[in-house]
This record gives sequence, structure tokens and C-alpha cells, in this order.
Amino acid sequence: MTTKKDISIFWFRQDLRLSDNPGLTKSLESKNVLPVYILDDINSGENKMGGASRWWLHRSLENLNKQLDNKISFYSGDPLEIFKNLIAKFNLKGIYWNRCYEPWRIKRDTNIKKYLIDHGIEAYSYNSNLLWEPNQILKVDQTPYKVFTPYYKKGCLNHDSPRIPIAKPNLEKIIEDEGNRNDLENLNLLDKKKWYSEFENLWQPGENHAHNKFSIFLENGLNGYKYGRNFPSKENVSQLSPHLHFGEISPNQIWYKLEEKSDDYSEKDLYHFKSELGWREFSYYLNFHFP
DNA sequence: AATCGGTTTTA
DNA sequence: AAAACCGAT
Repeated sequence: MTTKKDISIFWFRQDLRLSDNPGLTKSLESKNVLPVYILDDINSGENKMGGASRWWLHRSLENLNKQLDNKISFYSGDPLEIFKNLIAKFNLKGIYWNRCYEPWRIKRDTNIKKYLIDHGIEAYSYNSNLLWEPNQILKVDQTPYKVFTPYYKKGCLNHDSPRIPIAKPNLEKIIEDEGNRNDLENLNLLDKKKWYSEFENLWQPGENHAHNKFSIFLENGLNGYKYGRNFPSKENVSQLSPHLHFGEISPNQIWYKLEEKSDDYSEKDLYHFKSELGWREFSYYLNFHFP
């Protein structure tokens, strides 16, 4: 019997970026990190991804994989089953990921964490996706807010400051699974009918493009944001939503860039744009506390 | 310390 | 109208 290779796994989910990625950075403190992406159409149920999201996901993964010298292992199916196979194949030390907050993902991930711990495998999860996690923000009576303004002003803004973004880690310890022949194309994320070619030029998924969009917004869109954001055709619309959704840029990176540049903009526009990040937080919050 | 009633706020 | 807040018990 050949000895199995010692590895840890970093599981990419809604955090398709290398910079400010706490889980990825932490995983790289151990040796030999295998990056993995799993298309899960099994546990998602009602929330199964639609065609436009799949197109975005494909392009985003393509971009991310290129940055990692094509070392990501792609799988499709139930993550727990896939991890069981990887446990059989490698001497797996631990699995690292960043938390998601949708009820179906929490249910799945809790289950996976339990399985891993029960089988002597380390499981580490981090916050990479939200400025404040849903269980951190509660009223004095320890129940969750239902109204945005008190949630944001009193709950969030009076809480500890959001985590400071971290740099892109050193990628030397990233390895690939030479035995895995399942590449991105096999996930079949792109529809055979190429209806998506319409927006191929309008939208560019990927970490670098997310940051470009944000820079352009800072140059042209943030001045007059409070008023202009209500007109979708104006440049005051940031267009960052899908990039944030797939985690190509973190809210923390946006938040602290705004702090840094606070002298360049009016208090009103800055506050209003930040509060839109607050609304994003609030929707995750409500979905978490009142599913 | 949890509950009650009255007042203010709500994007 | 419903939620949050405040002061009193």
C-alpha cells in the first residue's frame, strides 16, 4: 500500500477571490492545500441556481482557476459524499471554508462539520462575506431586529468595527490533484444555446473585474450617489451586486476603501452607499433569523 | 428580570 | 400597523 499524501482542503463557495479571504489564508498555514469547488444541485433544492447565475459562476471560476494555475479540483454533487471520497484518497488533515448564511447551506455545512469532527478531521469556518454576522447583532433583549434603521444604526454601527481586509496570501503551498480529471467544463454551467452572449461584453465576472468596477464607481459614481442611484441608467449605480454575491470582492474591502477615501466625497453620499451595504447585510440577517 | 403601557419611529 | 424604545413595576 502506498502512503497517502498529507493535505488540507480549501473549499471555495461564495468567496471566489484570493485577497481578503480568511479561510484560504488560514488553510495555507498548513502544508499542501488542495483548492476545491463543488457544484451542489443536491442540497440547494428550491434554491437551485438559474441559468444566468451559472453563466456568471462559470466565468468567475474560470478567472479564479487561472489565477491558481488551474489547480482547482472541480466536482458536482453532494459535498459530503465528495469529501468522503477525498478522505479515502488522501491523508486529509482538515477542511477550511468561509461561512454562508442561507438556511439550506447552514444545514448542509453543520452536517458536514459534524461528520468531519467525528472522523478526526479538522473543520474550520470563517466569516469572509459579511461586515457583521447575523448572530452578532441583537437587541438588548437578545432577540433579532426586524426593522432596518434600528438594526443598522444601533445594532451594526454601534457594534465592533468590521474585520480589516487581509492581503492575498502566498500561493506556494497550493497543490493540484493530478488524479482528478473533472475540470470546470464538466460542470456544464453554460447553456448549449448561447443566449448569454448578449451580456458577455457588459459584465465581466472575476476578482480583478470586480475591483475595476469598484474603482470606476469611485471615480464616476459615488459623487451624487444618494440621488443618482435611483436611476439605473446613470453611472451612480455601482453594479457591484453580482460581484459581491459570488464573493469576488468583499464588503470589508469596499467599506475600508470608503473610509480611506472619505475626504473625497460628501458625508451624505458616503453614508448612503454604506447603508446600501447595510441593506445587503440586513437581507442575509432576516433570511437567517426568519427563514 | 420579565412584562406592561404609552410614545416615537419607520429608508 | 408593527416594531422599537422607555420608564415603571
